[in-house]
Amino acid sequence: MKTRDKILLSSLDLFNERGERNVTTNHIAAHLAISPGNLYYHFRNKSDIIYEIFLEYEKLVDFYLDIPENRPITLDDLTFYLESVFDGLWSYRFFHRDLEYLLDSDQRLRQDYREFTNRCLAAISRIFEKLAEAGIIEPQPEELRSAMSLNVWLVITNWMAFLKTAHASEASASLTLTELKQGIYQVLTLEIPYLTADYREQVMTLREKYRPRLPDAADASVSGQGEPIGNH
Amino acid sequence: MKTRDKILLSSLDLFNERGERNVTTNHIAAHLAISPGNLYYHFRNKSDIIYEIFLEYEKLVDFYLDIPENRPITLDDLTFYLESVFDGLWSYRFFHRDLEYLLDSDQRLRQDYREFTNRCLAAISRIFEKLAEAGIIEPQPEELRSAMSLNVWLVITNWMAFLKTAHASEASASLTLTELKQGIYQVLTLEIPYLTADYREQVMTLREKYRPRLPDAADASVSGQGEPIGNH
DNA sequence: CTATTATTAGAGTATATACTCTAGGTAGTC
DNA sequence: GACTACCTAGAGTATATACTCTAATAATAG
Repeated sequence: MKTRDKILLSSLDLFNERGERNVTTNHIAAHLAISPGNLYYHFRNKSDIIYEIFLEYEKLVDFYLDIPENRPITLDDLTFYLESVFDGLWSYRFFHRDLEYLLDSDQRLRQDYREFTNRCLAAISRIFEKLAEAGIIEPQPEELRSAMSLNVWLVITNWMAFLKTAHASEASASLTLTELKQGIYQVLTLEIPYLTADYREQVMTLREKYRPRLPDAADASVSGQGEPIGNH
Repeated sequence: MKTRDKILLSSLDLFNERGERNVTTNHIAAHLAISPGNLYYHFRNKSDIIYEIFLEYEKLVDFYLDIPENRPITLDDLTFYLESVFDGLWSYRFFHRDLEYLLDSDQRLRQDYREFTNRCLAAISRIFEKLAEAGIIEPQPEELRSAMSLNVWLVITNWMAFLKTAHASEASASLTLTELKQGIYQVLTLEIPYLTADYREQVMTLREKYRPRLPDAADASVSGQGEPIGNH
């Protein structure tokens, strides 16, 4: 693998594990056993590394949120969207953690992220629309749909932070896949009241799969449920 | 005013304006025209300053979210809760911005914040319960109520970040009170499907007051709506 | 007035951080 | 073998940051 790609990979790993703020360019170089000079040969600065990682993230999510226009949507599609989005969130989790700082330090990133957000919101809204077309949820006026989409976005992008901050011990190490996917439970909670009678049962069953095992999701004093996926 | 209090006030101001990460103890001292030594006479370290500011924040929100148990709840109460919470969010907005880092650097804070979150979630849930008792929303099973409360919390705590990141230009300067309070619109959106026929009209009217003037809340390319409250 | 305590100034320090510079290697091409 | 373009090492630097230390000054108590 090319040094340039190794730098991107290592950076992502370290950022995710320790947070971008706690990872210096020297750390990255040391972790790869290359010199700082080498790193700076491939990237002008730290921002450029982050920006390229964002482009990957963007590409991934855009790929997953490509809504087919030539056929109706199914519950399986919905499951796929949700699973994919949360997987993406996990793989690039450092990003949302320090989002505001990152956008303040890089105007390119700010602009791109803004457009990215708008595309995601549009995709979520489109999914709602197609779910209604498929008779899974009741159709809603455009205005309500976009407010709902925004709420879905807020829940999704804040879920990881909630988990990490609700934990008693330090964050990343004790996070489990089970917990992560409980975000899907929260998103489906938003849709409950809009489900059609025909599909209510099915969606509730799907939702049940992601239900937190603990009575209170915020109470993480008992940990160790599910497979830990902190460090690899 | 005592130097100690001045330090807390200035720190909060600077943190809110520039982000905790961009504010050093030397900045704080310089801003107050006192020496670093003086600052460190009053606080052992930066974490201690942040911790004390958090205690204020906590106290404020706990005060506002004190749900009266001896009388039914009204729509005015709901409005008050929402307005207060968003005001608090604004006054201490630096906190949620760097939350994960702050909790990683201070175990006391992590523990306290965790309990704070749980109290807030309980309060939100209690509000739902009392809204149902007052006949404003339909009663919901305990489990759905707590999932809904969590969603409300996620929407509230992520709203500010969304606004700042959805903005094309730099964050704080162009944020407006109008925009901030649109978070209430989003929260009320969550409650729409549960409203009783008796109160639907009233709540929808309330919600309408906080409606974004722009068609898409994420599109902030046209700015300058409402009164700017960035710098004072 | 004196002794003690609380407060403040301000120079200073150890460490970290993002990044630079120079010199040298390596790989491919003619 | 020589030329060139690419890649790498590693010492080094300017700046920042959290925090310390000493000495001096105010405030207070007896």
